[in-house]
Amino acid sequence: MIVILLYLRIKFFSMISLLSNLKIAVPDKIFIKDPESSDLGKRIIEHSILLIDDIGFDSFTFKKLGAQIGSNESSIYRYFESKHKLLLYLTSWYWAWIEYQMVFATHNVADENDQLLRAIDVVTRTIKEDVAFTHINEIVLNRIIINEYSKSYLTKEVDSENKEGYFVVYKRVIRRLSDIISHVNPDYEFPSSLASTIVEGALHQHFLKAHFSSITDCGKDVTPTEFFISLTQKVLKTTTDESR
Amino acid sequence: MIVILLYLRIKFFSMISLLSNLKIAVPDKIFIKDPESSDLGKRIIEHSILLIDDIGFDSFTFKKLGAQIGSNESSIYRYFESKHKLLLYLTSWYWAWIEYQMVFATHNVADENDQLLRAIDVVTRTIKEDVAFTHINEIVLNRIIINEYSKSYLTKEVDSENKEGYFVVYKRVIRRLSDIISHVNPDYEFPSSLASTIVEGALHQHFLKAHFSSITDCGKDVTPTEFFISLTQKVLKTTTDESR
DNA sequence: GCAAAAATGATAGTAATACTATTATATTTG
DNA sequence: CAAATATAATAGTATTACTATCATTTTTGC
Repeated sequence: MIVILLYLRIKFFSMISLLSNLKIAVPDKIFIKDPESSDLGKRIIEHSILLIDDIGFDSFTFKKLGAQIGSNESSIYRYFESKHKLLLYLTSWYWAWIEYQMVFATHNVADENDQLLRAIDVVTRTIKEDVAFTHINEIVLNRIIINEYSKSYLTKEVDSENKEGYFVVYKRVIRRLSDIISHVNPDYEFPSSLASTIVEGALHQHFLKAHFSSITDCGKDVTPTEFFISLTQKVLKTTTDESR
Repeated sequence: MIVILLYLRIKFFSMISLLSNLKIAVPDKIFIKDPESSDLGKRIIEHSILLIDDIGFDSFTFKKLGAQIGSNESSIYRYFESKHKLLLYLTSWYWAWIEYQMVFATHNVADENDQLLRAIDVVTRTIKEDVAFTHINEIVLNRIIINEYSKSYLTKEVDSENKEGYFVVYKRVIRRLSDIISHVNPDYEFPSSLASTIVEGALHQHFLKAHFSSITDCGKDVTPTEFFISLTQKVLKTTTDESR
């Protein structure tokens, strides 16, 4: 019965509804208490996204967040041991959501280059619609990723945190893209570097578009998606006269 | 007389000595008092580089720096109004130094593609030799750029600081590279995005190499330089059957 | 329906940060 | 050598990033 209902919802409401039934999996060492497990937890996530977007991660504090949600600083500390861990949670959630879309978008697509185009689209596009079935506003979260993601790994603790598995989701997204690249052109020598360059580069181009428009071609007419699709197609095109 | 001496030094000691005669120009709104103008100033720069590399920018404070150089916190504040401004100083200095090398490396090179290869080499290579004529250790500074550069612009104040001219040097480096790209292939549609992707992407690949080796091909055998040269050559190669 | 457990809230406290301000002491320079 | 300038020392402030404790509310298991 549940299975049938689920199936119908998938058919009828497509991905948007599917997501409301699935739980995005975040490595559980990141939090002390799962924010998805309570109302307060969900409010913490919902409003931390809005507040970080508003004042920036550097100015964001648990005290300010507490004020926003009418809760206490000390209660937030029962979910996350630091604001850095909260950022790791948000970014992991984001990449898990991207991963899900990538799998969904490429599934059952026969042509491998077509798969690649769809995968690149998923990781480079601007999020324009809030799924709105959850407490997480993906449009705003996407902005946070553009503006703050680097700060989650540009720390002295990267290596130990990496060992703890805090970046697995991100790495998995890149490896999936890398695998698709290798399928399209098995002779290409740098699939992982190309994949990581696309993912990181797309965030960067979005940032430049908003703040340093003179050093990007992305803007009104050109999207990061177009730029990276063009680039990837050219890089992977096997020319017969592959000189030296 | 001075002119003749300078000329001789250039001829005799080449770039290393040239740099010891030239002063790298940093936008002067970044500092309160020019650190190049005094002994204390130079010690601030020299040891801030070492200390940031050692403990990371996030843990770095003027108090700790003062302790290292046997000086007082309050004296450092007379040179820079905040540690953020000091980071802007270091990064501007770095990009000015890179710009200088780029101009030097491409000057008088007849073949335009050769110019491009040299320019890419300058912005993507690992710095392996300290020029050692100044108080600035370029090897260590390069590591700081890899680990901390993004933090200089991923702030809520980017737009106002950009207006103040704090990022001009960086943007000029990218524009120079973009211009060279356009000369090699005037029909290529995204020279600025390609240039910014190479510069930022190279820093990222260096970072991945050190901390997330599973999502890059760069490592022992492959350098970011090789990856980006290969990529750029493929992207700019004009194929006659440019389909659609 | 109630007791125990769990969750949340309120308050206080700490060491460190990112500064500003003031005054004292060197050092430079005209 | 006096005046100006640079540096050092000290103190103070508001905020941050927490930890700890205790009180209150909510949930749950029987």
